[in-house]
Amino acid sequence: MKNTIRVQRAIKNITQAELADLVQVSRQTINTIESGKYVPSTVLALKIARVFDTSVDNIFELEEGD
Amino acid sequence: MKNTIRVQRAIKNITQAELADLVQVSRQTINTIESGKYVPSTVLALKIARVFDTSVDNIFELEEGD
DNA sequence: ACCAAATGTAAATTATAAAAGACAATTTGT
DNA sequence: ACAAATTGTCTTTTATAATTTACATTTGGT
Repeated sequence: MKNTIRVQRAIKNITQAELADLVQVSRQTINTIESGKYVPSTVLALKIARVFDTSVDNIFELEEGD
Repeated sequence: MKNTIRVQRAIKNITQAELADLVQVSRQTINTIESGKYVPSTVLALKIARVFDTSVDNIFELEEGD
């Protein structure tokens, strides 16, 4: 699964640490999700989408292996 | 987090077992997600949404405790 | 170049999603 | 009412998400 968190952060101009704070997880959790190392829960995906005023589907997308 | 999987299944008229088959998980996984006992991964949420030709946000919604 | 902020990564631990199997309870059709 | 299909729930086990701490690397500003 791929995601556009980096782009969304750039648009809102916030750091990984700030995003982590906004959705109440550790900075490392944001970092590893952003770099595709692991898949967040749906609750976390919904919270991230809410921060960026968009949909989960607009941030996360399935790819071949999934 | 709440969801509308039961409704979506009714619309498409498919069983939990059939949905499980379509997204490649066990029937129990669908059952426990549908009854709110646990939160699926974002990959699974995307797959479920795809089965119902809709968005993750249209099926899963945050609530107070989340 | 220098400093500071931001990002990347690694190891260990904890929490929880997901699987499998089995059986109980409920619903649906005839 | 009966039988079959569907759904609910339990236990055990496995896989992986998430936390914490700590440190390395990179990026941006002056």
